[in-house]
Amino acid sequence: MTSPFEFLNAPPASEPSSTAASAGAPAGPSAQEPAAPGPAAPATAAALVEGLNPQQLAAVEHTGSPLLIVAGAGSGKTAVLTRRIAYALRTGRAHPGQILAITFTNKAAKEMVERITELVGPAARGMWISTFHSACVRILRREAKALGMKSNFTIYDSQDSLRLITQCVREAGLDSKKFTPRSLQHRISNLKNDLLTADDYASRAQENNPSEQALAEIYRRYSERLRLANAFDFDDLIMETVHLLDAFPDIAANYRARFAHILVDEYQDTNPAQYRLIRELAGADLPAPTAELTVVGDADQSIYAFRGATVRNIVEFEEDFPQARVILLEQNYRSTQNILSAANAVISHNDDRKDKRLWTDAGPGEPVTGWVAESEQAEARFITERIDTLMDSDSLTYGDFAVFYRTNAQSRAIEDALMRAGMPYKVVGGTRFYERKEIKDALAYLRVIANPDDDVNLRRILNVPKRSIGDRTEALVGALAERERMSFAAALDRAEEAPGLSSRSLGPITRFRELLADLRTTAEGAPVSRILESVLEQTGYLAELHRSTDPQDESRVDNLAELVAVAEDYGRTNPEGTLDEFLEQVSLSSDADQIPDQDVGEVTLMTLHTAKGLEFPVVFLTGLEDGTFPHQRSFNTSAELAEERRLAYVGLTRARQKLFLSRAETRSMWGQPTYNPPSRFLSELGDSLVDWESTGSLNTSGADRAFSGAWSPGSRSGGAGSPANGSGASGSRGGRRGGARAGTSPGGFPNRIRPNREVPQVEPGDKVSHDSFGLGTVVEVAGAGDKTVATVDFGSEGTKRLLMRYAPVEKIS
DNA sequence: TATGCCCTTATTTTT
DNA sequence: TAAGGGCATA
Repeated sequence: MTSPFEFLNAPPASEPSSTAASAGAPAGPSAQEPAAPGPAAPATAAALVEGLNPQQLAAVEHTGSPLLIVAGAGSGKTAVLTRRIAYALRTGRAHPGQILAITFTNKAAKEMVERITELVGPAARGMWISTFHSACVRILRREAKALGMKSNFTIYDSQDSLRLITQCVREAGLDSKKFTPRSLQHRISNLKNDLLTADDYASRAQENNPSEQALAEIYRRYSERLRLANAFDFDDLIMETVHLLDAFPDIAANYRARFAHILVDEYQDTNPAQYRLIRELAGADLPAPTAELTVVGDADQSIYAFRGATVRNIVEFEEDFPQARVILLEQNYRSTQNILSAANAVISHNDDRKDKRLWTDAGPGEPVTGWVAESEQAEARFITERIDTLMDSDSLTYGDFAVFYRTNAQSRAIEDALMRAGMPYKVVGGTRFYERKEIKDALAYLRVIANPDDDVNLRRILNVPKRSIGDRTEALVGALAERERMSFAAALDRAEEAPGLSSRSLGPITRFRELLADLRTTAEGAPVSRILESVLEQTGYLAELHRSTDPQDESRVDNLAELVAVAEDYGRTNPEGTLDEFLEQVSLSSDADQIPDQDVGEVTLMTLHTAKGLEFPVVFLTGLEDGTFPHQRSFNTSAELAEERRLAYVGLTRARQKLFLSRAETRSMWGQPTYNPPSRFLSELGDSLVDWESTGSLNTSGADRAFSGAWSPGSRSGGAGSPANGSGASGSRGGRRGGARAGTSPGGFPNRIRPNREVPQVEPGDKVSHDSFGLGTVVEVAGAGDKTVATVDFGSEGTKRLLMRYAPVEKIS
C-alpha cells in the first residue's frame, strides 16, 4: 500500500501532521487532490467551502433541521459530506465525539475517515465512522448483557445461517424438498429486515397455511439456536440493536446523548430496520429530536431492493422528518456530457421517479462506442484490443480500465482474453476468499476457540479433518443437546449420557475435546497468526492437504498461507488486537473492500453492483443482451426491471472519459450456447448517442460455435484464431486457475506456512514463564520436536497443556 | 464410517 | 459447466 494516507495505519504514536487540507480543490470527486501538501493545520472554515457550487455550499452550511441531499452520480457527494462534518466542527457546532457517520461498505467508511482526516486532522479519530453493521456490532458488544447474550458473540454469515436453518428443518422433521432451507432463510431475512421477531411472526401466521406455519416453526427454532450458540446473523445485528434501543430507554438515551450529528450515506439503500435504527438514534420519535440528521442518496442508484432496501425511505424523507430541507446536486464533475446524456436517456424510462438531469460543463467528450460481437469470446477480444489501442494513443495505464458485467459468471471469458493478451487484471468479488471451504474451516476453529457455544462452527469442524466422528455420532450428540436445551459443545462434554452412543465412539470424542482444550490454552494471550498456525498444525488440517493428491488442495494450502499472512498483517496493524476483533473484521468484510485504494496498474473486473461508488477513466459495460442484462429473472415485474435499469444507470455513470457498450450475439449459459437479443436498454438509449462500430454478423448460421472447437475449423476471422478456438480445452484449465485465485491478490504471496520455529526443550521440574499465565512448573512432557506437549502447573492459574511449538513460553534457567 | 459415483440443481446482485 | 447433495457400496 503506497497510499498517501498510510499514516492512518501507523501506530497511534505517530502524529498525523501530514494532514493535507485540500483547499480550493473543486468538490468533484474526480478532481485530483493536489499532491503538494496544503496548509499543515486543519482547514479554516472559509477554506472548507471554497470552490463549492451554490447547492453544495448550502448543503455544507445548512443547520437546524433534517437534511436530505439528493446527490446525483458524480456530484461531489463525499466531498460535501466530509466538508459538512468538518464545517460543523470548525464553526463550533459539534465536537468529534458527537459525530456518527454511517456508510454501507467498509471501504466507503475508510475513505470517509481519510478525507475527513485531510480536513480536520487527528480530531477525526474521535468520530464514529463506520458501516451500519459494524456500528451495531460495536453497540451490541457493549450492551450484550442486556439482551442476555455474551459480548464475545459470533457473527454468522449467510452460509453459517443456512447450515443452522438446514439443521432446524431436519430437527423439525419438515420435508426439506417442500420447504427448502434456502427459501426459509430468505423469508426469515425479510422478516428481520422488517423487524419482525419469531414471536411476532408466529402470532400472525395463518393457521391453515402450512407454508406460514413451517416458516413460523423454523424461525422460532432458528432464533433459539442462534441464542444458544451466542451468535447473531447479519440481519440480527441491525434488528437486535433496534430492539435493544427500544427496550432499554436508558441505553438509548445514552447513545442519543452522545450522537448529536448523524449522517447516513447511500440512504436509498436502507431497509426498514436500518431506517428504524436511524430514527431511534436520532430521537426522531421524541418531542424534540436529539440529533441533527443528514442523509445523502440518489433514488436512481437504488439497486438493493432485492435485499430489502426500499426507496420509500428517501422518497418520503420529507414526510418522515418534519421541516426537512432537501438539496439537489445535479452538476456532475466526473463524466463527459455524452456519457451523462446516455445515462439520462436510460434512466428516464423509469416511471415514478422525480425528474433529475445530470449535467456537466466539461464538454461533450468522445462519443459512446457500441460493439456487437458474435460470441462472448469475441466480445472479450474486443475489450483487450481496445485496451491495447488506447494505451498506445492516450497514455493510459491498465488501472484506468474497468470492465463491468451483470453476473460473476461472465468474468470467465474476459479473464481468458486478458490472460491470453498478457494484460494484468484483477477480479473483484466472485467466489470470495472468506467463503472458500478451507478458509471457512480454519476460521471455524478460531470461532470455536473464541466462542465455545458456537454450534454451527463446532459441527462444521467436528470431523474435519477426518477423525472418525460420523453423522450418527453427531446426530446422537445433537439430540442430547436438543433434549437438554444446551449447546452442542455442552452436549459433547456430556457425550457419555447420549442414548445410543456406542462406547467406541467416545474415544474420538474425547480426543477432540482434548484438542479443543489444547487449542484454547495455546490461544490465550497469543497473537492471532500464532493461534491460526497452531490450529492448522495441531488439527492435522495442513497435513491432510499436503497428503492429498487432488490438485485443488494445493491451492487450498496457498489460500491458507494467505490467511496466515492476513492474520500477521492484522497483528502488525493492531498490536493489541484480539481474536474476537480479528474475527469480527473478517465477518464484516466484503467484496468491495478488496478494491484497491490506489491505481495498482491492473484492469479491474467486477459486477455492476460492486461498481457502485467507483469511477474509471474508461469503462466497458458488457453483456448488453436481454436475458443477461436486464437479467432474465427481472422480466416478471416492472419493479424488478426498473431496478435493472437503475443498475444500468449506475454502470454508465462510472465512466469519466470513455464508455464502451458491448453485447454478444451468442453466449454460452451453463454449458449451452444461447442466442440473446439486444438489451432493451440499448434501444432506450437511442441511436444518436451511440456510435456503433460493429453491428454484428448476421451470417452466424450455425450460431453454435461454443467449446466444440473442432467443429468450425474453417470459419473465417481466424486471426489469432483457430488455436484460440481450442479455448475449450485450454480455457477450462486457465479458467479453473483464474477461479482459484479470484478474490485474492494475484500478486501471490507464496508464503509457506512457517516451518519450524525453535521449540523450547523442557523436562519435568523445569520452571517456565508464559506470556499470560506467568510462572509455572513443568509436570509432564509428551511427544517430541514440534509435537512436544508439556503439562505445566501455573499455580493459581491452573494446570495447562501446552504445545511447545506455539505456546508463548520461555524456559527459565 | 468413509468413499465414490451419479444425479440434480443452480447462475443475480450482498451489507 | 461445476459443485454439492444423496444414495449405494465397501
